Amino acid sequence: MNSPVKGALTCGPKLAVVLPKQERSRRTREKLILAAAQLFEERGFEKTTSNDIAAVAGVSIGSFYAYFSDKRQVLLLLFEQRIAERLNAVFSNFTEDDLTGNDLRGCIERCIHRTFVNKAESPGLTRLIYDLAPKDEAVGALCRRLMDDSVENLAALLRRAVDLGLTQLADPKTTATAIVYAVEAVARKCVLEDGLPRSAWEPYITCLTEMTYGFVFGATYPMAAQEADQPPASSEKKPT
Amino acid sequence: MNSPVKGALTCGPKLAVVLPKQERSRRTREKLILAAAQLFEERGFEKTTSNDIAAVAGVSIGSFYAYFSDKRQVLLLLFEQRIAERLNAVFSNFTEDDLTGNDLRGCIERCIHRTFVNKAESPGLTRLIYDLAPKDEAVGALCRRLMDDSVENLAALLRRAVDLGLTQLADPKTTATAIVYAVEAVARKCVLEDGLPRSAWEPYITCLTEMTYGFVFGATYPMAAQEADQPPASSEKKPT
Amino acid sequence: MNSPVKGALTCGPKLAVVLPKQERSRRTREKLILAAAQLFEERGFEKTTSNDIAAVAGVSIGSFYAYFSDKRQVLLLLFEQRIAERLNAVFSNFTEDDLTGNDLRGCIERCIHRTFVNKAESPGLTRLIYDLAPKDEAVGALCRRLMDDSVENLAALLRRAVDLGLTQLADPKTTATAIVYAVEAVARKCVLEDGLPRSAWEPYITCLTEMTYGFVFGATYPMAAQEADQPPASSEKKPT
Amino acid sequence: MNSPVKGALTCGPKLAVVLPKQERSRRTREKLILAAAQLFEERGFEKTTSNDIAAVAGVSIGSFYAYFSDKRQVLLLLFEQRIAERLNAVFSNFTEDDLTGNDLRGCIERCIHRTFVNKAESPGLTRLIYDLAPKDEAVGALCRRLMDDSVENLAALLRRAVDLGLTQLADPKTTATAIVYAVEAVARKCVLEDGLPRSAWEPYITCLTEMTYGFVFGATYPMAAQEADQPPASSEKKPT
DNA sequence: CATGAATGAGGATTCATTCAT
DNA sequence: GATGAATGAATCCTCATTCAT
Repeated sequence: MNSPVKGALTCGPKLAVVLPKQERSRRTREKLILAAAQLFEERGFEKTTSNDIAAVAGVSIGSFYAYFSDKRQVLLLLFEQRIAERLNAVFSNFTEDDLTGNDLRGCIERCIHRTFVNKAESPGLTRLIYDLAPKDEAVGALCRRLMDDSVENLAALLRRAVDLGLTQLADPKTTATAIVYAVEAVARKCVLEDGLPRSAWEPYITCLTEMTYGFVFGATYPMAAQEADQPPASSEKKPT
Repeated sequence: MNSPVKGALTCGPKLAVVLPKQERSRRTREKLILAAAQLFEERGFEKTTSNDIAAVAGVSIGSFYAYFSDKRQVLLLLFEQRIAERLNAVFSNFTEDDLTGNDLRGCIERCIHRTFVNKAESPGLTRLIYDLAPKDEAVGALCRRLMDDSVENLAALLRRAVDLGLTQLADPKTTATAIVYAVEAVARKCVLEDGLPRSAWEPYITCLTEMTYGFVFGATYPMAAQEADQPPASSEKKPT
Repeated sequence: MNSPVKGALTCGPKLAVVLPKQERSRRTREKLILAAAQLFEERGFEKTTSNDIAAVAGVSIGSFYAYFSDKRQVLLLLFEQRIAERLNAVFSNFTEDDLTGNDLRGCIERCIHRTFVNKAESPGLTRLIYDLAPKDEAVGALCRRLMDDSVENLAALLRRAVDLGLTQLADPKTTATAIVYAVEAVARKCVLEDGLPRSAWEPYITCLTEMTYGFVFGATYPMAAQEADQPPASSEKKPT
Repeated sequence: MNSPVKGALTCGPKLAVVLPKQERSRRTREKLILAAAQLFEERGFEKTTSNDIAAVAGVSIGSFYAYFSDKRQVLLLLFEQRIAERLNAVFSNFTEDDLTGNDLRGCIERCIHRTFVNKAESPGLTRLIYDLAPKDEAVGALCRRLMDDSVENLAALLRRAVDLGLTQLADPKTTATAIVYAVEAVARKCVLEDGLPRSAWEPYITCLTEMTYGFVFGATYPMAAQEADQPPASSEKKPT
């Protein structure tokens, strides 16, 4: 139990030299995390052994267990480090001001685009998370929290939109759920399953934008592609 | 249309796959498959050992290997037997006649409902499939083909709708993809993740119906619940 | 989990051939137990690995774990098989009839002698038991039960002796405890620690016999060695 | 008389054993020994790691190895420091004068009582010693020498008693062995195994006192408690 | 002197798979 | 065909010990 993780017991009379040991520690830990990320991406969770991780990191297996209790812990760490902020990033840049702005549709489109980008940035890890979520309680919880967060963010926006009279949406929470999961699913399919290049995302993003925007803020005819370029201010379409 | 799903599992000259002719054989095989189904549902794939399957089936481990090359093969078999038809069932009862019928919206709603029911009928196995799809080539292929099939079915319907002048939809394939994945994702969330009872599906199914119907066949206002009951006959919208 | 230990699940249509499989099983198990006994005696518990046991038994490590959950279980088995009956044997052949018989002293002597013999028959294992008793709950419980049994047996005899007016002993239970533990301790010292040959046990056994017999049934003078050789029926010995 | 106990632990030219001269050193060493004592008591020898000891001592594992070659050495040290004097203390306060004094029985009783107290003062460590004695040559040797010492002390007293005509005891050495081991065994059982409080020792101590005193110095009838108070000069007790 | 990160041999345990009966 | 005992490679994890700082 000389784990460098808990250096709380003694560190002697620290003078000027505070970093060197901690520095080496930090690097070893970092090497392990990087190695784990790489291997998890390449082989998946089950097929990566703790020995593999240590080997790829270029440290001993003992060191691995000095820093982590097991490979699951590393995964959780990676998850929190890399994925969480990305998923949360989607709606974080969608403020209430956007609701009344002129480029509401563009805003939505950027959110959706961001979701696609997220997946593309670490496809293996993202895949991994979805693999493990049903099996691992902690991973599942994180996953669920992230989705719930997204839903909640969107629901808040929709409620605001209702208050502002921008939409007559009956059930913001359910609508938010549907939208978030729809966007998520399509993004996953395009980026992770089909491995589409960014250039090929366009039609999907447009379609999702249309579908959600239309549903929430008033219908636009399901229009031909060239028509889709028109300004979203299609309120005059329902002059009844 | 969904024919390519079957016959996919011929794994070369594996003796084990030959269907046994004798009655006793058939029963042994059946017992093994049932046991595997049960255990996969209960414990997941990795945590089910071939020995467990044989034990629960009440036969020897030797017999297991007489019938199957390994547990993965049993899973693929199960997948074929149980899941394929269900997923395919969604669009199989949605014929071209429905497009011109009066209850188009009801039809869509039933399709979506069917997707939810599918998940509820064997949650463990469904979950399993999604777990393994990213890791196992064959499972992934089956999974993908099923989704592709659904998408293709819907896309065909949408194209027909375009031909009939019912919609001006620009890109039926992309739209079909978005809809199928959206419905799938929300169904999974409600049924598998949240474990909602059937009575709680209603708002989600309604929301998805509205969103997709509206997107494809012309906008309905994002209306309050009671308004949603109104007939979908928004024909006056396309009087042009 | 194809452990041969639990053959309960299936055994097929057993005809005349019931033994062959079970026979092989039995032999493997026996080989493992023997190997374990040997190694435990030679090296002690901690320094014997399950792999060692399997290797010495000439079977695979997998087989070891098919029959036992771990090496501790083997030890407990050995303990019960070999030690229990021996310790219990000490007082089992000391019946109430002996109390009124002429050779009460001889009887006691034989009991004490039996305790020495027990230790000599499997010194390594006996030693082992005493090693592990303080550390392993189950071993400790067995150990305690055996001693308690011995004490209880002796206490019952003493109470009977009191009833018969053979002694005025005040506290049979405490006396029984003292005697049993005393005999046990001296036997252990002579046989296990000093490794005395049987020929050298004599003085210790005589001394213990005198001490306990004298204490319980009336004092005999602590006599000189040559006197001790005389027939034990000796109350009339000190008519001085 | 008990001098050979000390000085036994010089383990060749081990640098680690050199007593450090500097104050800081001495304290570090002391902290390590205390920590080891605590952990050995709490967890036993095998389950205490050298890292644990260093951690609890609040020093680095490196320091541990600077002072001791391994944890076994610490144990031997502890044994010397704490146990040796206690065991030896039993007979140290039993001088030849007591033999002719009036309170011979009380003297014996105090010796026996002291043995019980010894066990109670560091039960964990005492237990530990008995655990390790059979496995560790050095521990075993120390253990044996302590017991031998006690036996030798008592034997010397008995021989003196014979010389003084107080007893006709034939074999003082064997008798001493029996007594010492008997007292030791009962003390261990009461204090370590059963964890009896001091108040519950009484009957055992009385019983042992009676048994040994009676055996050596002439029989007393196995009497009821109140009779036990009578003077031990009792040859005329069996005037039958 | 003290530190504590790093090491890696070694032990426990699992489970897919084979094969003699 | 069926059986189930046997196999052993592979994995996880611990801990005594070293050594560069």
